[in-house]
Amino acid sequence: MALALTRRQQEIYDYLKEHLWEFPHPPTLDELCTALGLSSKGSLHKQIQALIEAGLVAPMNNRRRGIRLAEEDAELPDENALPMMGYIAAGRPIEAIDHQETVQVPDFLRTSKSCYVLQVRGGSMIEEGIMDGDHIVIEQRDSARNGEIVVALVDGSEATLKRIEQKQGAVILHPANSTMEAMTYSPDQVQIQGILVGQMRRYH
Amino acid sequence: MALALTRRQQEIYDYLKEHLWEFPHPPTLDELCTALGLSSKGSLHKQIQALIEAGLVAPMNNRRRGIRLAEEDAELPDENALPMMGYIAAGRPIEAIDHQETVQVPDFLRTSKSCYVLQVRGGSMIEEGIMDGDHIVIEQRDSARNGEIVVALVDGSEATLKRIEQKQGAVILHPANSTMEAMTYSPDQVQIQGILVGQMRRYH
DNA sequence: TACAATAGAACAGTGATAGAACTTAAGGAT
DNA sequence: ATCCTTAAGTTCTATCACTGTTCTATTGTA
Repeated sequence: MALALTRRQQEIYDYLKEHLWEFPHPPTLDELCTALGLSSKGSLHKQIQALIEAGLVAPMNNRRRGIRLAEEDAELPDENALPMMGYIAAGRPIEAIDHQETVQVPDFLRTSKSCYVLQVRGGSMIEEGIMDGDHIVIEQRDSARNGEIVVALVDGSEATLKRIEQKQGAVILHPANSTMEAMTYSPDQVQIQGILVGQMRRYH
Repeated sequence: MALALTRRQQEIYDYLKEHLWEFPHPPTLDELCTALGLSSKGSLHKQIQALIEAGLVAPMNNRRRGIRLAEEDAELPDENALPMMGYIAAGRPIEAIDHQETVQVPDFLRTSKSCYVLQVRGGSMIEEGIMDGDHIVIEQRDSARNGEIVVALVDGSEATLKRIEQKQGAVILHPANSTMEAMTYSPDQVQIQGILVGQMRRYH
């Protein structure tokens, strides 16, 4: 696999990364040759083939104008990182962050399902041991079992992190902070966005 | 194997460690010669060969521009894992586990110093948001600043996780659970084993 | 004296290129 | 539909400059 590139291969790859988008169609080997100052497409083909074997260029099996860069999903700068979606504070919508960010999450703090990370604002869950500033790991889901702690959207605008209790025709959200009271809603007022599966806090 | 390096070999190895990354491509022997002030690539080759036999440089079998430092990244399994040392419960010694175990810890929950992981038993820190079963990350240290949460060994036998306050001739350990009281000790009764830098909890 | 370090020449293998021949794919023309 | 033409991708060999390798001789040093 990850063979070391020769100097020329690196040059050609750099050129492709920088100029490939400029071609209206993916270029032919001949066009690339003139662009690179070569006069033999056979030579260029050999170099391209090396890049394909290195996984940097998508293989083009006899297809015309088939030179494309390989999708670089192979980049794994952080193996187990989850997206940091924003901040959650009781009574307000989730405050999304614009710039994409990720947070490292150990395997045992997440599930095999799709998960994401929020940061807690305020102390509405302080008696559950979830404090201002904590990072919480949420499994994306639209339903919950009684007793689970859920990220719920109430009336389409207020996000909360609370323990859920679902009865016939009613949904009760229990805060863990004794200075706040449980609230009862009708099921169509409450939209579950995920359930709490992990929590992290730093002290330094 | 570990042959003793001559002075010149050590010099060359040090130079490679420091400057090899500066070359856009691995350098040729001639380039290295001018960089090192030599005029014969044959001489340099002999030195490099010695470094290869010492296992410090990756062998380059006739390959061009093949000079690379030997990779010694044998730590693939669990890049960021810390040792799980055992269980801590207020009032008892730390209960070590016999079989070696590790826990994944994200970078931002640890420090650059030596760290390890304990699991909490009991609720002595419940008002600090540290609950029964939580994993805590400890930085190994034998002193602390006031206000930090420390793993302390009292009278050589009782381990606790408490907020520390150090005065003239006295050490006060504050539990965060209001049903328990702060205790005052003399400094030689209290041995600091580390300070709390991170905490993790799973809900599933 | 023995060993390390260097210079320099001669040798050998690699990497890059050109060029030609071959194969495949696409699109008309019959 | 079948065949043909053409453009483009593929394979092959030969060549050449560059670079790693080997060897010997020389110098300096403990």
